[in-house]
Amino acid sequence: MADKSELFPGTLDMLILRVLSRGELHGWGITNKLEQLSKSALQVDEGSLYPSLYRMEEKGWIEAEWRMTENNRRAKYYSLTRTGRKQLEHEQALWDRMSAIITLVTQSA
Amino acid sequence: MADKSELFPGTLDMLILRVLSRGELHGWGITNKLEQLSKSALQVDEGSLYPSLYRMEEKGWIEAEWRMTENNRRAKYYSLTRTGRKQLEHEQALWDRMSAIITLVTQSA
DNA sequence: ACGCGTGCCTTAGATTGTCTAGGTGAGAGC
DNA sequence: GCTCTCACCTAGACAATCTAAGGCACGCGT
Repeated sequence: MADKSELFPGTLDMLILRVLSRGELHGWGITNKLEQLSKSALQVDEGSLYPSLYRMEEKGWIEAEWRMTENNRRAKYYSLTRTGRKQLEHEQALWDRMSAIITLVTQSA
Repeated sequence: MADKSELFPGTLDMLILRVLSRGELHGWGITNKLEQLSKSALQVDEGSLYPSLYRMEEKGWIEAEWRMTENNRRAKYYSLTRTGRKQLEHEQALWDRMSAIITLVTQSA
């Protein structure tokens, strides 16, 4: 319960999809990318990341392929499917809508 | 799983505290108020609302008192404690921070 | 040649918060 | 007296995250 990240449940999928939308990446790379993009504000836990990836693969939003990294290590590269791209749009819209509502309520209340 | 509310877990407490910050209200009244403030975009489930209220009462963020409503019905009026007010500030800050991060990531990714 | 740091993946449980879906009781209006 | 609405309560299912541990293999330093 530190004042670390504390991501809102449901937003991780969206962030991962978002990062993958610029190109394929392996799990560890996704973590790094998110940390970098958020200026170290986000530290995605591996115990959250991988289950999330499996869920999304099962749902067909992303697909995986084993390859070698530049460091010559085996890694599972994930990339967005067409369905995943739609899902990203959907989640993004939902997020926008919800955060607008929350802003509305917190400002008028 | 309709395209109804689908509140992000963790935000309900903040919204309730926020509504209570303008004055005491009973559970049912909180539901109405949130629905009204969000222009019907939020329909808070009673099965989420009451557990949330109990949690917060136990944590000392709010306190309850049985009274009569204008309609002559008994209702439990909740009001913010000093601790609750601080908690609201804290959660508000967290929300602002998190949504800024998400905006940052989704725009740069 | 060996150990160790690091890159990278995996997974079992606990925890937390929400939703589903039922129920209770009592005033008000017909 | 019947039904509608107000108003509260709760058990159980479910979903997503975190905790915490373990595993394998490359490459570097010595």
